[in-house]
Amino acid sequence: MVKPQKLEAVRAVIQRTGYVPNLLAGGLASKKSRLVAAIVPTIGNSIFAEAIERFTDRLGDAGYKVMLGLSGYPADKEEALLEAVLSRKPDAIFLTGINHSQVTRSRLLAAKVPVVETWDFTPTPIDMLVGFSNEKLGRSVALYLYDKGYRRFGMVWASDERAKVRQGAFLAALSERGINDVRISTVTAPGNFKKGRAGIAQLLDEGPSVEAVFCSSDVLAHGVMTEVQARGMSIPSDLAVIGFGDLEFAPYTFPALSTVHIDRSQIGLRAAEMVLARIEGRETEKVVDIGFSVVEREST
Amino acid sequence: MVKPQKLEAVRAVIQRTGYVPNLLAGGLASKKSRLVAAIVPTIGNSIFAEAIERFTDRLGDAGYKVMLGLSGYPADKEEALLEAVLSRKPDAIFLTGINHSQVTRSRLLAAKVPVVETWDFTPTPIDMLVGFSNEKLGRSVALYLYDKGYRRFGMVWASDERAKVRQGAFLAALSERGINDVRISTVTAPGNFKKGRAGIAQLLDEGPSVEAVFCSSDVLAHGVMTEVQARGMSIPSDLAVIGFGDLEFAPYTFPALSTVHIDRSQIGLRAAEMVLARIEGRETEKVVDIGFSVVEREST
DNA sequence: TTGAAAGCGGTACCAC
DNA sequence: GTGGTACCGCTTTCAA
Repeated sequence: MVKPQKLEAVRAVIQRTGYVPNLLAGGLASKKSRLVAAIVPTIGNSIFAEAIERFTDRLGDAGYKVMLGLSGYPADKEEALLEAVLSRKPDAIFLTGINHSQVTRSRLLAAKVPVVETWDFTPTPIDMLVGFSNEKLGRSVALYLYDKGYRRFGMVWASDERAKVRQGAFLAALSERGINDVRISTVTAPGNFKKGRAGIAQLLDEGPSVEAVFCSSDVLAHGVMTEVQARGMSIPSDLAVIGFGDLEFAPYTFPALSTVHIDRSQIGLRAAEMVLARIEGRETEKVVDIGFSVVEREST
Repeated sequence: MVKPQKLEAVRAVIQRTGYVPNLLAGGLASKKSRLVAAIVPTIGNSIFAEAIERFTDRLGDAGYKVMLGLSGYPADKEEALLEAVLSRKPDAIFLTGINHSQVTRSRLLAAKVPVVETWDFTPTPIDMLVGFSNEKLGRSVALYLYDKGYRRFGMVWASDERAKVRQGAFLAALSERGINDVRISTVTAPGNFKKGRAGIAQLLDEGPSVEAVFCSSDVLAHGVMTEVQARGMSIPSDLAVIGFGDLEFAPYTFPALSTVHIDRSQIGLRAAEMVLARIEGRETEKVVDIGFSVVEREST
């Protein structure tokens, strides 16, 4: 609402002086920091990295920057992180998982800041949610393997908060079918190639033979398959392996690796859209289940 | 400098009211935002993710949060990102690479903000630098392979800014030894497993045989080796493969994959230390070469 | 359409 | 030690 000439003059001065608006001051005055916080256990794992990348991209296009918070495995630093994050007055917060301490929940509620929880599912999130049911997922894998005729199961498992839920559901579903002797090799999170090799080695060395192994992630599954092949066993005839998370090249290196596919980009993107809608006062769904799908790869 | 009782009373009120200091206001007043920006092409690639993770961790311990900026491949969004970043008055900036536009350089200088450039080397950075010489690296790989007796070379290459330098140096070193017919399969960055398979397939299908292939990254090398094995060739006798970046499990899956190892954690950590020193007014080196090492893996 | 003035929630400095 | 006050650089509101 200014005259074109004046606008032009202002533009010129901005150019000449190299003026950059101070968004800290702007944020203080307007109570909109244009900063969004994202808290994930790690970005070293491409499963989170991809979601964060989409989230950051989408929000960046809308003029927001994301502050990164790494909560670690286990997420013991979440509470401290949250304090540091809240004091920067973010316009929204991206959280990993749905298991947050009571302190965290009430702080979040008190701050009245839009929150998206991710990577898991509950009908009653703190605020909003985009994810999938780890519970359902665990059961689905159990049924999938059971229906294929397998009866002797093993797990190579790196147990973070959400993997624990998948594990519980997997075991419960099998238990309902009379199977209670699942052999479990637990490794520390995050899982990696070496731990996968070591984990399955342990299962293979001690005790009765296992027909099918469920791995908490595809990097872990990758290690498992390498070890299995190194022992001259073939997959899936000697041992069936199913992973989680769809590590891009794993199925090529090991054509027999089944996996559970999650659209991780979708998590970041939907989360960004929901957050933007809330910030801008638009209507938005509060809970989105992006689901999962079991990808079968039995032969080359 | 207050009486213990008063301090206690204040603490109590803070607890009761749930007071969280507003760092936006604090930043405005003190001209210290306690925000540090990190600009990388992507975090999907674990090579950057790991550095950023360490950087974020170390700075987090010191009370700083990092704002993430994804510049993409090619880094065409860097300039726009910088503007968005600068307006948040970061206390320091982490940059990927040393090739920045003149506008970027002068904006950075004008902002008088500490800057660390990374993943490459120059004796004359904008401000500070921690990385390694992509130039030296390319030459080293050329000599390494040449000295082992190889004469017919191929490259499967995803060319980002820095990979281009490695490539140039590799070719120059070979050229000095009379080798000018290096066969190159270029793929779009970032490299991945599929592109590696496709890239080597192209080299293998058309034209004379290649003895040794240099890949711009280990994911790419991973794809290359899978394709080579799928063709029934053996490594390294039929084809030697050398990658870059030390993808954790690649050497296990393919024991014959040589690679160039970079300590990426070190980049994040050193960058954080340098930045902190500068912010706190302490002395610090301005240029750190973390080097690289060729890791030979010829047999299982 | 433009200009002036009052904050936003801290920090920094100064006098008491 | 303690309390008061002048900003920091914007947004917002209101009057002209």
